[in-house]
Amino acid sequence: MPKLVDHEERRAHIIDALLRAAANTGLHSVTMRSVAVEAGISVRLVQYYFDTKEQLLLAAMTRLTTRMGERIQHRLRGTGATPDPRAVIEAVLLEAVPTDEESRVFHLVHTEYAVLSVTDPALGGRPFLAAPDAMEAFLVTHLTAARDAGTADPDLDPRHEAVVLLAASAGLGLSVLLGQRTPEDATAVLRYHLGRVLPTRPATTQDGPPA
Amino acid sequence: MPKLVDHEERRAHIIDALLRAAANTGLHSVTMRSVAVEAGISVRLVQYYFDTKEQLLLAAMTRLTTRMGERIQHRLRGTGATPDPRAVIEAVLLEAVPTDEESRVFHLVHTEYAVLSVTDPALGGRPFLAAPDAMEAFLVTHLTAARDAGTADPDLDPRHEAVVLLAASAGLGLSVLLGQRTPEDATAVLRYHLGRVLPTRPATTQDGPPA
DNA sequence: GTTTTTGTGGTACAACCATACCACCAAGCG
DNA sequence: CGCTTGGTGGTATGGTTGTACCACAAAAAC
Repeated sequence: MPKLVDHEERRAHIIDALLRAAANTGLHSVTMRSVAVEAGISVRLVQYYFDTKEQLLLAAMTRLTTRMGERIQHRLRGTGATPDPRAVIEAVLLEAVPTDEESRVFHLVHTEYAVLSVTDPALGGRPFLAAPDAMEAFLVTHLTAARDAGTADPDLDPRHEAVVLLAASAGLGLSVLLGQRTPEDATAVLRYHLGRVLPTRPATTQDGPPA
Repeated sequence: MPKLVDHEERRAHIIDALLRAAANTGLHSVTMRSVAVEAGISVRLVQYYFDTKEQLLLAAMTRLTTRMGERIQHRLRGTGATPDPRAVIEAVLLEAVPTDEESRVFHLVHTEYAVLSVTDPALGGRPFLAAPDAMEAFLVTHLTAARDAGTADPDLDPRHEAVVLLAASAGLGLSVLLGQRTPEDATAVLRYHLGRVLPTRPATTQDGPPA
């Protein structure tokens, strides 16, 4: 039944199968065969849409980073038209904590790729450095703005704080993946820390339940 | 020349070869053959000292966690007889930042194991949760002591701060492994954050260069 | 209506893996 | 001295992997 299929759609379908398989049994265990089974198609078709395994892995990595960027953008839009700095920063950082199943799959496989990229030169670690660098710059900007606006301790160093925030959210996300912490706990810890860096009220006032 | 060899020594030698190989080309790529070559012995011998590959991997993991515990203990002893809380906490956390080659190998392979343990049930993720849990308890104890002694902000929540510290040091260590940050930068950031949680002087005084 | 082109299945193949097996050598022990 | 046992090399084997190859059906192009 060769009825002129949408290539991009088919490729996305196969990549999703790969991500599912990688999240279940590990990236190291994905084979052409296992991806084919997961996608419900024959091995030949996986070969047909991605000539080689390496290209398949590369395409999956690309989709992964793209999709994560989209998720962050989506969260940012969710903060409304005139969000305060803390809401923006919180939105960005909380994306690192896997809550729903999709984000768990994405972060797990993304982490597997990142670790793999350290030893595998063919993967070229650049994609794994570009995104965090952008995030860092983003956080520095907003932290500086908050400090200059007087909603943060004037003594804080925006760059250092940004790096700490990024590292903490990455570490928390990882601990959730490893099953050491619940997503709720990780979220609470992140909010706590953010509350100390960027108090919702000037530091002199006690904050009651903020509704 | 079968001259009654020391088994434990030989096993350690082989495990070290495995760790080196895993750090170079990835844990997924270690084979009986590659370990044998790295150790400079025949495949048969690897089989002889570790019956199966799974046992070899398990033994390597055990050695890894043991060795990391030793390194932390060593750092703690290095803080002297009556260390202040901040020195103790700093010593523990800085161990997560790979500086020398040995610690880089250990942390890289340890991370590979940790990620692998998420999907591979045979590895049993317990070892990767026990150590962080102990570290968390340790930090909570010392942070509480520091707070009660008045050397830390009385408003800080020791448990939350401990988790943040742990997550941040793990995240920083990972970013160093990925080549995003230098060990020096990661160390500086960690020290900065520690300085905000546990100021060396009461918060009212400015601290000059502490020599 | 024929002839490309596109999509698909099945299978073959060379490489590599973990592991089992066989042979042998040298030291310890009686 | 015999001979048992610990240490070693080499090789065979059964299974898995990525990929190349062959055949074929149906839509598109002419």
